Amino acid sequence: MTVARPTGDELVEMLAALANPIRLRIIATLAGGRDYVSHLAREIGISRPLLHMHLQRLEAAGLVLGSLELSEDGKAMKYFEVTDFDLHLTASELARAASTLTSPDPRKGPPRKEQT
Amino acid sequence: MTVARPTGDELVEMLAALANPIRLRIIATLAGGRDYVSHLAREIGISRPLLHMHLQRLEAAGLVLGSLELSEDGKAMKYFEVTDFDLHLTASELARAASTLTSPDPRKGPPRKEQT
DNA sequence: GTCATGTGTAAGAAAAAGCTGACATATGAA
DNA sequence: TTCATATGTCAGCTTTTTCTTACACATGAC
Repeated sequence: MTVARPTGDELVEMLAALANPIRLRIIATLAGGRDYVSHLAREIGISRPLLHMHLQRLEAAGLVLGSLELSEDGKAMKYFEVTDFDLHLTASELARAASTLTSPDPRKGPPRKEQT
Repeated sequence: MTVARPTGDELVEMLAALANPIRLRIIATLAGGRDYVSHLAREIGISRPLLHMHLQRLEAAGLVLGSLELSEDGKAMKYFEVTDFDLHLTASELARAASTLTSPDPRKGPPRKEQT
């Protein structure tokens, strides 16, 4: 698998990327075979710039992979495909990932003051 | 397991709930044993209202469960614990989930017009 | 050249999420 | 009563995310 035990930060990025209906549809569509941006946009029914943004998000998380290719008639086509990620989410697995989080651990910052 | 094959909507909600460092820490902490709100807030190092919001989000997604109990000295304590969720995320599993999404399928709305 | 296709990107509006501070209620103990 | 604990919730600010519109460039076909 591409990433079986991501760090806490990687995991958050992957989960955030997947937690969106449109991006879920993109993954679902690409799971049926690779496709290029403009066609995929028509397929899913969203604007190309919007799809572009979502693909960026998915690629940054390592869930899809894009490759620029030249078609026979010389046009630049960017094909995307899903990577073979495999995430197993349980409480203990999340606890393991959380231990590697680099995000600001509030206990190390200035003390919280709660109204008494 | 609590929810092994959630619908697309449920999955999006669960993923969104998990895609946050603080909520990941909450899950991790609760994975070590149940705890009540005020103590958990001190443990993690965030304000109680903020924790309250995050717990709401997690509980709505079915990832934690809260139960109001009375301590020996009569105080109302809300204890939270993690549910035994088990999510398996692969492209094909996501494709299955995506097929049950109820969110606006753009292809059924008014046609997109892209600059030609 | 013009048209249709493909690509990328930037600006700004609109919507959602995140967070704080303050308020409210309740209990037992001193 | 006053203090310290517990709970819940609301208003409003800040930040992030989402989305559209508009621009840019390139290619082959006509």
